Amino acid sequence: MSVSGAEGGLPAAGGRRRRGPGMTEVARAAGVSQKTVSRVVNGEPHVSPEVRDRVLRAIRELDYRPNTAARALLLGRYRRIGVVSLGSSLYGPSTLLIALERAMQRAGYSVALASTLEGQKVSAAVDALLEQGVDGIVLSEPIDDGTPLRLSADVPVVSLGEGVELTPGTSAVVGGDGVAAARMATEHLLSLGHRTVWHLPGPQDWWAARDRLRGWREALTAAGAPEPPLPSPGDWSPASGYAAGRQLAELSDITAVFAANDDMAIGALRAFADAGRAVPGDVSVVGYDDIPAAAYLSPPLTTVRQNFAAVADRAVDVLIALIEGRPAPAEPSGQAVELTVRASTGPVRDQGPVPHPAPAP
Amino acid sequence: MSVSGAEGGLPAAGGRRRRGPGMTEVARAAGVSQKTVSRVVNGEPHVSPEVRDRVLRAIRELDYRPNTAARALLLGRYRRIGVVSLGSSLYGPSTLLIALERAMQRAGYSVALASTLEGQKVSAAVDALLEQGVDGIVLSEPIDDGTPLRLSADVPVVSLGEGVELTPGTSAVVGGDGVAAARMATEHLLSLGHRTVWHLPGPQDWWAARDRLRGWREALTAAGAPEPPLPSPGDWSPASGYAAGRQLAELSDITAVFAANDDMAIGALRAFADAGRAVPGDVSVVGYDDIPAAAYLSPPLTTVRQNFAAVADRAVDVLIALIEGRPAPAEPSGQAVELTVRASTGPVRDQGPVPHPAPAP
DNA sequence: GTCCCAGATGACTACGTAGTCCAAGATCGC
DNA sequence: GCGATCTTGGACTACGTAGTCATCTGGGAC
Repeated sequence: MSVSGAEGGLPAAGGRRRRGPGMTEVARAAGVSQKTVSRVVNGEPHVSPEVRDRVLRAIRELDYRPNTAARALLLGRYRRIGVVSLGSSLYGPSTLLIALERAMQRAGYSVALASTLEGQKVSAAVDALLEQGVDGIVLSEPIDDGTPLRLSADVPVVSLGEGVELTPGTSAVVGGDGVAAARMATEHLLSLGHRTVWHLPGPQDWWAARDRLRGWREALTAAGAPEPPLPSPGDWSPASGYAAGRQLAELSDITAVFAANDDMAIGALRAFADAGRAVPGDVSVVGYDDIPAAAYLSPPLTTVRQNFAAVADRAVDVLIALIEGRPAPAEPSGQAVELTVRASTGPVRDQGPVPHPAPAP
Repeated sequence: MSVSGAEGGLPAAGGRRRRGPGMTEVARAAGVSQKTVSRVVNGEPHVSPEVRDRVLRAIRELDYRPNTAARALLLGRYRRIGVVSLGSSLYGPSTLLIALERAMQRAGYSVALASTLEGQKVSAAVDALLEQGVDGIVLSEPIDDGTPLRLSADVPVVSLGEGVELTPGTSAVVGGDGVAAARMATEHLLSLGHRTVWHLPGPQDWWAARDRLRGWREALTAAGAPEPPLPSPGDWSPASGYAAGRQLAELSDITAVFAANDDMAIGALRAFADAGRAVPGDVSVVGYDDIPAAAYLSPPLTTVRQNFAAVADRAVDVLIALIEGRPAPAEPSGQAVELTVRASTGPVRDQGPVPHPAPAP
């Protein structure tokens, strides 16, 4: 072997790895030059069918795999996209991550994953990705600590939220339709005759939570409904939904609640049940996400479903266009969001004041 | 610039990317050789503090980032681990993925993600990872289509299940304690006085589902309880749990059910409610996963919680030991699994025959 | 028959890094 | 004061790939 140097004097552990064959070895086996192997591998023209066959056979026999590190070094491109995730296993983020991975794989890019560990900034995850070598970055569930995040990556960046300030020309924001979805959920409740709708907000450092709050507010304003005070924001968990639900259940005039996500809605359902308020008899509840369990809760939950696949596809389209210097594709038309009405919402029963705590005359 | 060739004649799109500075440029700026920069970057000894400072300053000024492609090409190692996931957003798999990412990041490895698209084999995902360049692979939620998966990767592989046949010497199976957990859940129900326990199995091509089935069976056998027939296996979804629950609700002598996961348990809860069987009055139900919502369901769900972080940490420990040629670390002691008893399980009410469908004489 | 052109193939090189080996200066022992 | 050892830094090279350009062959036009 010509590569015996790599085998001989080096320690097995921590040293250089045994490598597979390279184009040179394939070339020798096929009796052609390394460059011709390169042509075959990359499907370039000007290779006679006979030579091509010989090379392909040698590739198969040697179990040759192209070395992406060498290719990346030469071309300066990695065919890899980095995804910054929050490292949570919440339904929305993980569904989105899966959808992003699928879209990137379809586009011929591989995926590098970096999560922001607790307390760590997004920029640390971005740095880790840049150091590892990526052609572009998707900020999957951006959060911010008040000030907008300022990134100076030398690759295109697509953010799925708005709390990010990016260098112009190489970046883009691709949002789902969170505001519209929240508006839709609120309007549904108003259309059932509820005088107004209360909101269980999510963590306000999440872009998604702010969007839902905004959509709720917009719908109330548009309908001329009064805006009730907000309970303290939750953290997407059922526990936080329960806590907020307990607060709300104390109030007598509540008939409709829009929770920031399904998990918080589940907590609120439990809180209302514990307080003796029937859902949907006394209070209607709407969630957000349409988790698989939503249809099987007691009562089945009215909720809003986002089209994560569509959001992911568009984000990847835009990012790859930026990477490859093509113009960004046109905004696809069509709502990516949909309300599923189930048994947790219903018309207002009556306008009698306090339903349970004291069965008024 | 000496690299002007890369700037000049090449097309901007699809061609070579503009690159950051290399060690050579840093060296020129600091007035040392490229090798000395390499020494500073890698923390090697034999560099005077003064030179080190000069180099570090140049690095900061030029915003130098080491090129991992070049390093990987030279060393044959990538400091990257591939994770094969199933591309589902189920609670277990996504929690595990997050935990794996955290563990790898902590160990100084970056993460390449590949999911098996629908209908695609695991080996395709493995090939994609190998082609991209990884030092090792974790099979996160291995499934198999009957025959054990036979992989011929030239890197170490750690599988989190058993349905995989691996080349010896460079691979390992690191299981959670799924069997023990299922046994624990079943024993809990038996200890409440239930004559036997029915099981809602998960998809049997998943290793995790087979483990739970096995643990359930072992507990019944050990207790001398009869083994009831199995409903058709579900797919982890609440819908499939509902379907199986409807089947079981027809039967008169059911008092205890162990579902393969919490989502299926949620479906079963709904099915029993629809059939007029009270939980836990008539039927006790145990789930698996302890999803955040479990404590807030109606009724709150007794369930089993796996320690995903522990499983992930151990998998990464073992894999990195294999990669670096160190002996695998000792098996950590301690149960990674825990039963949380809530209101969905209770003692048998009585042994009277059919509670609801027909109040037999 | 000569010329020319297109297709087919290969030699050479750069990409950025770290291992190897060598050179020059510094420090020490005697 | 001189060789021996240590410290510090640099020159050179390989890693596997694809771009550039040169070479060679064969066939058709004239």
